[in-house]
Amino acid sequence: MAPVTRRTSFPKVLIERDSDSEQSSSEEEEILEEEEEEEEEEEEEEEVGVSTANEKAEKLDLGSDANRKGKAPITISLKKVCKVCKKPGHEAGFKGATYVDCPMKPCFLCKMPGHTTLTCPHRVSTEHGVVPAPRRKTCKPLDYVFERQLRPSLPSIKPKYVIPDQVNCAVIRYHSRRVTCLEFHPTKNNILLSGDKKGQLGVWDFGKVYEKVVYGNIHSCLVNNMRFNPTNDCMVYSASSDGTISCTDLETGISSSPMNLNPDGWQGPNTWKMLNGMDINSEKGLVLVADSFGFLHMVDMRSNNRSGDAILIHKKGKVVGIHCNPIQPDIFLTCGNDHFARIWDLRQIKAGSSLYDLKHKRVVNSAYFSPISGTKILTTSQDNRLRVWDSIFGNMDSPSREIVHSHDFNRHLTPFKAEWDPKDPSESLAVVGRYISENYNGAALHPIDFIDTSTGQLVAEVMDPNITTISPVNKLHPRDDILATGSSRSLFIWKPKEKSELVEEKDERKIVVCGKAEKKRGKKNGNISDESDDEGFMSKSKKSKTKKTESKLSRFTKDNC
DNA sequence: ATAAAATGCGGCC
DNA sequence: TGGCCGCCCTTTTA
Repeated sequence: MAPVTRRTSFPKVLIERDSDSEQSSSEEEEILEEEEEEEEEEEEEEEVGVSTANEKAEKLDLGSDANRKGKAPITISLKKVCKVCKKPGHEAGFKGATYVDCPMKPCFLCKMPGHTTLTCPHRVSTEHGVVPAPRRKTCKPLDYVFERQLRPSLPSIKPKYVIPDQVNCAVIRYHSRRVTCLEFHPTKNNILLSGDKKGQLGVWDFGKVYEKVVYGNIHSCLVNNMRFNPTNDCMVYSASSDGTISCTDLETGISSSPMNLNPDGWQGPNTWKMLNGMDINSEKGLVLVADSFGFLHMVDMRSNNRSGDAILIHKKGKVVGIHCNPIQPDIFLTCGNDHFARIWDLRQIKAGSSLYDLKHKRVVNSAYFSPISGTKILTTSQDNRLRVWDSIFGNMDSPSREIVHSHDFNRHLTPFKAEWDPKDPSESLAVVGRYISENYNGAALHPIDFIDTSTGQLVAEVMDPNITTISPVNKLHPRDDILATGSSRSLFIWKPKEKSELVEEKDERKIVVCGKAEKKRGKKNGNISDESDDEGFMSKSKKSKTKKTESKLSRFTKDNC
């Protein structure tokens, strides 16, 4: 096709420049001026009107003198411009390891106008970050009877939390794509399961560090959730964006697919179903799973076949999470893209039969009952808030607390999910990765936060100079004081610093734990993608003790990557 | 070193 | 309502 020539006359183009001569900008401007002169005759350029200061000069068309009359001039600004709001006079972005917000936008952290993240009252939420909500008791007598049966005796004095704060060992490049989910083995203390974006399932014996197995042919894309069969420790169910549930025997690696929602393969994005949330109702022997079109499906674990029909539980697309109540598994909690978390009763379920609908401002990444009594609810929403409902027998109209916390969803990350500490008898400690970074002696690091959900207080920030990536996937061990983290393609196991190590303070690699250890410079710019660290590392104290293990680890990861 | 890509969701029409 | 555009603290690979 012949090139289209512009027939209409061109308006005058004004070039706007920074008056203050900055060192860095002068070079760029000189180049622009030269090229403007060379290209005066070009006419077919279409993009003049949308040019911004960042565009290259060859896209500029100044037009000819004859065409200028009668048109409003187009102003092209060559001033330095904010990459967020496109306005001059300020710039957003990293200044060293500190990110400076655009002042024209609402606070990146709490989403309120009038200040930026740097001055946000919720930036360090040790005292703030709690938005109180009314707490009314609206129970009927029957509810109280029910409540007495369910509510355990929660200790009145809160136990001291034990925060795993030191990387004990890690396997770098364990997965070839980012980690999407983690699950501890229900009985074997040193076994961690991990799923990734590629569909691979890893089984890692972190007690032996180098012992891992990767199953690569169970799913074809994202593993979103894994659950052990409660009656058989060997069998793991996994839900994937490939639309299948797999049931895998961890000893043999043999897996079956009790559910496949895309039996006809790829027919385009409008029909492709993905499975996200999954949980197991152990009383009924059912796997509950929900798809990306808002439907709940069930699999009978005894026959490994579908059970019942699909039921619409969330309207606008994806259901992100499902959690069965630990005390009464027929009661379950779902959350989804429709900005709701919903409570259901499996015994009387149909579309629209939810017992409660918990409204959020944006997508709800996760919703969990508290792990012991199942009477509290903790949700993570993309509006940068954790929400806590103190009792499912209380007022469910609004959360008991909203805790501002940076876990804003970036589409390239696995969604953040705040997870209860299953060992905390007071059911208040939760762990969640943080999105925005903190300037840690010159390095921008993203801590993993421990939050007391009963107060909103930030109990600890856990980070390591070697971990520069964001850690959206975290899980606390059901019995031991261990934290497992999935960060980009890496897995980490954190354990509490031993007493002897605390006294010696020899380790260069300081973990920042609020109120416990001071911030100290570690290895400068230590980065997990540095060549020397590519094959995995162990914490320094451990390294010196176990040279043999480390070399095994190196060989192991080399062979497999 | 720099660029592109992989991608989910909100907002806008 | 649906389709399309655009995106603020990524991470990796070319």
